[in-house]
Parts: sequence; structure tokens; C-alpha cells
Amino acid sequence: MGVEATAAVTEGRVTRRRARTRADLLDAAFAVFAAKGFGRVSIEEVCAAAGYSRGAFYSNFASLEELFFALYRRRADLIAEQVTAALARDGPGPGGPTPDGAGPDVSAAVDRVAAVLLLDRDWLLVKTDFLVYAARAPEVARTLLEHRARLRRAIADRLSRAPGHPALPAVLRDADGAAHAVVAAYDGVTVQLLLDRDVEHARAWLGQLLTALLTDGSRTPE
Amino acid sequence: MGVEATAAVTEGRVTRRRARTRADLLDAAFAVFAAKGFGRVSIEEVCAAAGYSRGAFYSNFASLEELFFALYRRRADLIAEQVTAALARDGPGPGGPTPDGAGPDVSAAVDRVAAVLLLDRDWLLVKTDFLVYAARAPEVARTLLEHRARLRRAIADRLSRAPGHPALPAVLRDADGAAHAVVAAYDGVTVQLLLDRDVEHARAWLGQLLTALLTDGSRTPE
DNA sequence: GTCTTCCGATACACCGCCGTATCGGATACG
DNA sequence: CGTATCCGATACGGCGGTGTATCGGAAGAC
Repeated sequence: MGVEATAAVTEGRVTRRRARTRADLLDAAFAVFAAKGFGRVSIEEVCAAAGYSRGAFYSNFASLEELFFALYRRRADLIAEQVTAALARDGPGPGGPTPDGAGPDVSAAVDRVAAVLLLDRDWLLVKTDFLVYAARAPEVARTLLEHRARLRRAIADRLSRAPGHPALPAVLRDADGAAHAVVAAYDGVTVQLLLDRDVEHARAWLGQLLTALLTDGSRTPE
Repeated sequence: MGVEATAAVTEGRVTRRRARTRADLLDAAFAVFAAKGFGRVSIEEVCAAAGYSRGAFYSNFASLEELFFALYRRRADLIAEQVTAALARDGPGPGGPTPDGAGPDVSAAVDRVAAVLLLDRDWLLVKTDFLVYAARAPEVARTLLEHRARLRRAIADRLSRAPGHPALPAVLRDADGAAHAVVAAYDGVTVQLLLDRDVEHARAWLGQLLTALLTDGSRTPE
């Protein structure tokens, strides 16, 4: 993202050192949050991990929550980008056009998306912390809901653009319903993955689930 | 489980007042945890909410985590009981034998289970806190995984006992796979419910999801 | 190169909470 | 009803973290 750079340029004065420290703090915070969980982390710990003093922290953030939000937003936007990219990049590529039988090339897209979403355990941990936080703070929940809605829209778009999408089971009314289902499946698999730490299994399992959801149940991929 | 009661009887002395205090502390802790989240709660807060001093706490628990575990176990066992009960109580009851077309009377069982599982928001909050905790503590995760496995077994049993279970989509290999899917769907819906607080929607949505998963996709319930 | 501006390190006062030790009163038992 | 036992309230010392105010030094402007 060039956001920071442009901001640095446009914001009149400030920058360079400051941007660096801020980024360092965010990175360190991510690691610490992932390891111990937000709510078990003190400002001092973050500063220590980043190699700065508390003065630096208070100069950049008003509270630990503010940092947490910034951290989440940064990463969430990045992931969203990657997902939409993974959804966009398709069509009959050089690798061969949808050789599988489980549906249109939706299956390939599913695999790519699953790879992006389930890759980073630390992110899943932090994300779940954020969920727990949002569950008790309605305004924060709004943010998260909007983010999820954005993702769903991307998925729904992709699904309705798919060649064979009439294969959708009737219970999920439209592409939007299907997108809801995809997100739910993703969340469900995430929970299991957080507990058993078996990424391979999770990925395969998510694939199966999505296949079961998105394709006509009468199909048998084998 | 009658563990507490038997323990009280068999453990020679102690009891009455003590059991009361312990129960009070657990109840108060549940409320406080649900409201603020484990990790944002101090021992003092729990004691204050329960109307006891810290001395009472340390006389009954060694740490806040110990209380948290006891609390979770108590409630989780209770829920598990209710779920298995909801699964067991079926067959063509007085209300009419499975008038719907979405599958065997599995559908009715699904509704009952969904009612039990999604009813209490406070429990969902505490449960998610516990998940987050377990995600970072492998031994705790083991406990949770076993609990989930128990639930899955009950579900799988119920599914394989169902009249029309050949309707299962082929992607979910067997009844156990289907049970996995059910749990995943439940977890997914839980996440959404935690954010939007729409219980009605969640219940209906879980029903749809499970129907889409468990019945042949070619079916159209209308 | 100087000067201004800004950033982050240090020092300080403070508070909340923890864990323990002690003690008075409640509780069960004979 | 007396007594031994247990339980929980209170008091204490201490630690860790917070937020602020001050100051020295780096970074950019000219």
C-alpha cells in the first residue's frame, strides 16, 4: 500500500522517523497480540517488543485500543485486497481450464481464497480477538460487519459471474445467500483450525465444505 | 454431572456455606465475564459482583483461570446434556410426523438443537472467550476439542439413525463428516450472531445452512 | 551550517490489583 | 450447649502498569 507514503507527503510536515516508529510499534504489537492475546497485553510489553519507550507510544497512539484498531484495519484491508485479487485472477489460465468436476472454475478460486485466508495463524488469532472485542462494542461491531459485507459482495459478484452458477442449491436463495454461506463456512473452519492447528486439514476441509455448499449436492467429485 | 454433590458428601467435612459461596462466585463471574470479557476482568470485580471479599475467592479458587475453567465446564456440560436431550427426544411426536420436505425428521431435531445452542448470548460470549484462550493454550484446547468431539458423536449418531440419511451429499463422506459440517455451520453462524445480535435471523439461517448441507442439493423446499 | 520543529526517552506521582497472613465469627458435631 | 473446626473478612506490603510533564537530541527547512 502506498497509503502511508502519500499521507507522509501530503500531510505538510512530519514524517520519516515518525512513520518508522509507528510501523515498528504496529508490527511489534501484532506479534505480541498474537502471542498473548489482546487483553493480556500491556502497553509496556508492546513498547519493549518494538524497542521503544512508552513516550513513543503515547506520541503515536492515544490508547492500546486505538493501536489495536489501526492494526486490525491495516491487516484487514490487506487481506481483503488479496482475496479480491485471488477472486479476480481467473478464467482459463495457462495451467489448464478447470479440469475438475466439482463445478465451474469456482473450485480453483475457492482454493486460492482458502490459501489466503487460512495461511497465517497469527492473523486468525488477532482477528478472533477483534471479534471478541467487537461482540461487546456495537460501534466496533459495525466496522467489522461492514468489512464482512464488503468481502461477501466480492464473493457474490464472483459467484454470479461464474459459468455454471445455476448449480447453486436452492436453499441459498441467491448469490448473496451463497456468499453468506461461504463466510459462515470459513468462520466455522477457522474455529476448528484455531483449536487443532492442522492447516492442511483445514484447507482441505474448507474446500469440501464449500463444494458441498456451492455445488449441487447430487454431484460426486470422483 | 453430580460431581460437585458427591464430592461434597464424600469429602468428609466442609459444605453448605462453602458450596453456596462457590456457586455465588461462579454465577457472578459468569455475568461479569459475559459483560466485560475474560482478560478484562479482575478478581476483585468478581468478588464485588458476588458480594464477597477476596478472601472468599482465594479460599475457593487458586486463580481466576481456575474459576474460568470451572465455570466453563459447568455450563458446557449442561449445554451438552440439553443438546443430546434435544437430539434424543424425537420420533413421530404428537405434533405430527415430519410434515416438511427438507429431509427426514432431522429437520425438527435441527430446530430444537439450534434453539438450545443459540439461545443465550452471554454463553456465546463466554464460550468465545474460552475459545480464544484455548487457541493459545494447547492443553486447554485439548479439553475443548474433546468436548466438541463428544457433541459431534452425538450428532453423527443421530444422523445415522435418521430414516432418510442416504440423502447426505457425497462430499461429506459419512455421518461423521456431516457432523463436522454441522458444527462448522454452527460456529459460523455464531460468529455472525455475535456481531449482528439478530437471534431470529441466526436461527433461521442456521436452519437453512444445515438443510443445504445435510440434504441433497437438488431438493427444493417449497 | 543554522535554526526551528518535532519526536521520543526519562522521571515522577499514582492507582489498582495481587497474594498472604491474621483474626473473628459462623457452622457442624457430640 | 459447649467446643473444635472451618470459612471468609480485613489488613498489609508490594509490584506492575498508567498517564503526564519535562527535556535532550534528531530531522527537516532555508
